[in-house]
Amino acid sequence: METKKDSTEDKILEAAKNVFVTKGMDGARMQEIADEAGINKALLHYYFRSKERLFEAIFGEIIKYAFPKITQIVQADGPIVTKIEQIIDAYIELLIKHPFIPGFVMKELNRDPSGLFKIVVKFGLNPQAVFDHIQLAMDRGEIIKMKPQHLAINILSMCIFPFAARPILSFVVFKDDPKALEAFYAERAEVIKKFVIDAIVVKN
Amino acid sequence: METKKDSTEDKILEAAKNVFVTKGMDGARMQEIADEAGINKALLHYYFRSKERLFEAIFGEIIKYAFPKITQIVQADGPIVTKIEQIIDAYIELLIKHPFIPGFVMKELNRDPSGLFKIVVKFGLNPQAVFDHIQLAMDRGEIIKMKPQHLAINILSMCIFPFAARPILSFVVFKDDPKALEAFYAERAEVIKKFVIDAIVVKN
DNA sequence: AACAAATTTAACCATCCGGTTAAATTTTTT
DNA sequence: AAAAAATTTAACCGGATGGTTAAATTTGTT
Repeated sequence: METKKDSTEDKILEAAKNVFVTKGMDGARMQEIADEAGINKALLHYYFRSKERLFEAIFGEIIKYAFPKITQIVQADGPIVTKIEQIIDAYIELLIKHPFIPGFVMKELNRDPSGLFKIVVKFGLNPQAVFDHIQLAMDRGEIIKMKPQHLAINILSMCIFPFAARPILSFVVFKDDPKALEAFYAERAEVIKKFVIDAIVVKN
Repeated sequence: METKKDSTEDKILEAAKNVFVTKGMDGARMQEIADEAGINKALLHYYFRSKERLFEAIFGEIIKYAFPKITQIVQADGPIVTKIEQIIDAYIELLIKHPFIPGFVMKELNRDPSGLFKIVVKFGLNPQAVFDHIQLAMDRGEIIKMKPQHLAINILSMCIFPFAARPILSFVVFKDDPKALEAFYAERAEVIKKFVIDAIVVKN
């Protein structure tokens, strides 16, 4: 299961990620992290002084993936439809690799939203630039008109929600059939792309 | 703020709902619930023997709203497009009234998915019936063909996700402007209905 | 007034948990 | 071999927390 270098620090980070992601900051136990890392609690504190520091290390690592470089894709040249397809592809690929991110990020940002400001600054998030680009494409008649925020949220919703609600999908929709669930996720990118394009490309 | 009968039990349930919904099962404190209900801890345990029982009472209450009667709407007569519009309207209306539900349900079901089975049984959830109805409408040529699961998840995603990710929307997209956020939510039903219909109604 | 139920007060218990400490042991480095 | 670093062991501390208890007080009912 371990792909990284097998150093103790990496073992701790890997174990902490697993525990924090499933239990959350409140539910996670330092003892459990130590157990899962195959070490003892004393050594765990020897590497990461406190639970908070360890959590921040994990959270920072994960948050990198949660807000990918949408801005870069949008601000490149080319038709907006192509860019939307690229964003959907990039997002779904990312989420299939790290399916736990949405649930974790939403849980922790709901618990303590104060870190959001830091994140926005650190990653230079500027959604307005994205919205402006979408608006221009609408003005050029590339796609039908609507508030850019709604279009952006529609796309992100269809990408992210099925992963955030994984337990419900898994049990209610796919009756505990992991293969069916994985197949569903694998189809998502194509489905969402077609769905969005059918919804926004100007008909004649 | 209190609309219910002002009995102590109702005060407790109201307070517990607020605390559990924001802090989750792990983060909630019995003392805080007692304080918010304007009583003391002893009386809190006098009414609800344990934290677990109190939580289950709240969870059961909330879960009623989380899985509304989609089946009823879908299985009625009439064109599928009309039913989809009704479902979107019903869902958005519900979520505007109870915007905390998605985050709470997703958090707790991720923490402990074991209760899902009970819920499915208790509410007689049968998504397959919904999928079958969608499939029939596709076969009749009412809407374009795709896997019914994808269509259903697309719709639910666009309805639910913006509420589950409320902190992110609020801060990142709407720069802490509550009015803009509320306006956005108020527009959702119309936007999603148009978006979905444009995406699935057969063009010629 | 008398009784029962609801509520408060305040102390207490057991447990969990994050964190610390010091000494012993093992591993790695020099 | 010697020194340094990593790791273990095991005990401990202090605070938070869920839960209990018993007695006193208030409120509501008959």
